[in-house]
This record gives sequence, structure tokens and C-alpha cells, in this order.
Amino acid sequence: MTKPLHRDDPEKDPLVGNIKVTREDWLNVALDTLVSDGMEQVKVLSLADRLAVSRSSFYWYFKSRQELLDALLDQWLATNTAALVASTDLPAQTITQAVTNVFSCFLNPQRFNNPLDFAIRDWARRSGKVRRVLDTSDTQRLDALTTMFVRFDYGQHDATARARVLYYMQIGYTDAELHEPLEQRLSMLEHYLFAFTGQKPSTDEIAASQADMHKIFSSMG
Amino acid sequence: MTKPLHRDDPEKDPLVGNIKVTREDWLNVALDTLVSDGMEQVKVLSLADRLAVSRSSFYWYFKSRQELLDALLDQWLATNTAALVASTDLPAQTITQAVTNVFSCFLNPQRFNNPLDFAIRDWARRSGKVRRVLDTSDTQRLDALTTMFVRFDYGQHDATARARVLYYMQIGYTDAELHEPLEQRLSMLEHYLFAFTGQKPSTDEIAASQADMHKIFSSMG
DNA sequence: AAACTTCTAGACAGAACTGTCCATTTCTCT
DNA sequence: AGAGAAATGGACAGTTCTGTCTAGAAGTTT
Repeated sequence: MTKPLHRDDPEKDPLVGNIKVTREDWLNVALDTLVSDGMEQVKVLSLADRLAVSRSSFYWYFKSRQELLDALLDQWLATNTAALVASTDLPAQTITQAVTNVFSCFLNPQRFNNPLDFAIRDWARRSGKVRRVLDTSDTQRLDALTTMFVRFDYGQHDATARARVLYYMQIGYTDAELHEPLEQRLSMLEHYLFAFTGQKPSTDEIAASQADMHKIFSSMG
Repeated sequence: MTKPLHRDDPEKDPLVGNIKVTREDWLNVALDTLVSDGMEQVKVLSLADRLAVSRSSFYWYFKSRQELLDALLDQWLATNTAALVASTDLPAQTITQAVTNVFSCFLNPQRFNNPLDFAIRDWARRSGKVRRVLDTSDTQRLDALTTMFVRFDYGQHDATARARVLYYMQIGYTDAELHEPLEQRLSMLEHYLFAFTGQKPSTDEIAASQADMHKIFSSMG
């Protein structure tokens, strides 16, 4: 479990009365399960086990399992897309720098939760409602990326194509879970940047970009 | 259901005795369910319902549900990767033509079953064994694509980067289920080709590539 | 036609899950 | 202290699945 339970977290208000866990605790454990095992494995019984709490207590906080699932979708909706869109708007001198900013966002789990994004994508394959929510987000993200390329004087069609190549490649890359060592990944960076922007990055830009990535990884441990 | 049951297919040997369905029928229905609803929904009960046959009869053909799932994985293993690798080896005068060949393969459901690929990817997220099988296939596919770029005089690192951009972008694109009209997709082709190869495609090449795509779609109806 | 092979159907046991009901616990408020 | 509010836990009912066991149906062989 990633986050400590409410009752174990010294930062939070102490629990009064006969309370053992909060609605937030249920949501955190559910989110963790969603990410690691998929939406179908988010089961009241197993969540209760992990919380060491009676299963029936769940129904005090949620009307049904479906209400919990809806809450999880809402939570996703409020995070990942916003982070990515913000990264396309960060100040940058060149398109290479701008693309590096987007890379950084995807690489930083604090800003963009990749596993969660995939769990939602899985889910969308089985639920029309989730599919529609996801489509809206994908459109927003692609629009933001396209705007970024247009800002650096790419034509509308070219910008759209490059936004898609960048975005979809990121999805595919993460999906494949290619766990290559950081050094190898950094050595490829120059070629990725060229493929994405169509422009040879300067040695300064490559170095700056690599330093960026390095910083993210070392801050993660 | 896509394929007719063995008993309904005039091409096949008639079923003798008290036989209603074959092992092949079970596999086909299971594959169809896997593709549309995911591996967790492949249930003996619902397959039996779709076949209009008793559930317990399943155990004549398969030792257990797990044996069926293993058979599905084997079936995938024998198809998609082979088709893609073959497409990288097709004759081509230029890298643009070669990339077009790969596009065609991904677009043609007869050659590459995209939904099945995703069902396997989903599954791999929950099973270490499937993950390993998928990783092996991904590596084979990427190696074939890299070799293709090297054949057209790209440096080793550049070829690897471009192979990945092409392959992962394809995964991401399909995953997003962006159902854009064919005409729009064709109008973007020129920009995709440029982004993937780093070389401006000639007007002849663009036209040939578009014709290729057109042919696939019209043959599908 | 009797024996044999091949598959099917129904009954059963057992597990895992959802949701409901209600008594009980623990703190707060008056 | 007593009443009330805020959860919690245990028992119960109902559904959906897996896998086993066995009798029976529909052909084939001798």
C-alpha cells in the first residue's frame, strides 16, 4: 500500500469514536488496486481485507461498488490531464526545450500517473461511459500538444501529426513497460528529440534535456 | 460471433454422433470474448451459453479454464508477430515505401489483429507469464523494424529510435481508438511519413501510399 | 443387437462476491 | 448520566462462477 491509512498518518486529524478508516482510505486502497490489478479486481471484500475492517462497513461510505468506481474515475479526471496540459504551456525558447518539458511530465510520477492512465484505458475498453470520458481527455491533451507545436511555427497539419506521434508514442512506450536502464534511455534522447521535432537538437539542448531527466530520476531514488 | 460454429459451416466435416460443438468452436468463441471483453470475462459459463451447450461439456475438451487460456495465448503467439515481421521484409525502393508497408500491415485486420494485441497487453498487466511472452514478441517486432531502418542506411541508434517511435505510436494510436474518417487520415499521411522517416516523401510516394491505404479500406467494406 | 466410443446434460459441492439488516461499540453533546 | 450520532461487525440471502461425478444419448464397430 502506498499511502498510510488515515488512522496511521500523523499529519491528519485523529479519528474520533469507533472510527477505524475514512472514505479517503477506501478510495486510496481502491485506487491502488485499480492501478495494479485493474478495475475488475476492485472488490469490496478485498479492499475491506486490506483495510482490516469489516466489509459491510463499506456501505456506510458508499452506496454501492459502482459509486466507488465513479469516484475513482472522477479522481483521475482531476489529475493527469491537467498536469500534461500544464506542461505544454511551460516557458521554452525552442521546440526541443518544449518537448523536453512534456517528456519530464510523463516521466515524473508526481505529475503524471502513468499506471493509472493505463488502468483507465483498460476500463474504457469495457465501459462506454468511461470510453467517452477518456476520449474527451485525449482530445484535450492532443489539442494542447498541437497548440504547442503551432506556437513554434509548425503548420496546422504538421503540428497535429507531431502532437499525435509524441502523445501516442508515449502511450505505447509506457504500455510496453520497456524497463531500460536510464543511461541507455538518455543516450537515445537526442534521436527521439530529432524524430519528434524534425530538427537537430543542439548539443546544449541535448545536455540540458538529459540533465532534466537525470534530476527526475535521482529525486525518485 | 464472427466465425460460424463447426456444425453450421458447410465447408467442414459434418459432426457425427451426439456432438454439437468442437474444441475449435470453444476456442473461437473464447477468442472473440477475449478480444471484446478481456481475459477476465472468458468464463466457461458464458461461453457455454453462447454455444448453446452445457457448461460441463467444456471439460471434455479442456482440463480447466486455465488450459483454454493457455491455448488462446499460443494462438496469438503464432499470428500477429509473424505478420508484422514479414511486413518489414517486403521489397521497397525507399524508406517511405517500407514504412508504408508496415502501415498497411497494421491497418489490415486480415494480417494484424489489433484488438487481440490489446487484449493480450491487458492480460500481460496481470500475469507475469503473459508479460514475458509479450516482451519477447515486442522485442522481435522492434528488432525487425530497426533492421528495416538500418537497411535504408540509418545509423544504429537512429534506427532504434525510429523503430520505437513507429511501433509505439502505432500501439498508442490504436489504443486511443481515434475513429477519424479515412479522408482525414489520408491527408495526414504525408506528415506522419515525414515524422517517421525524417525525409520529405515525394508526391509520387504520397500518392502511392494513399492508394495502398485506400485499397485496404475498400476491400473491407 | 450388443458392446464400445465419444460427447452431452444435470445435479452437486464449494468458493467468492454483492448488498441488506440490525445489534453493538465508542465518542459527543446536553 | 443519558440520549444521540457515527461508524462497525456479524449473520443472512442471493448470484455467479469453477470443477466433479455420473447417467444417458447418438453414433460406430464387431
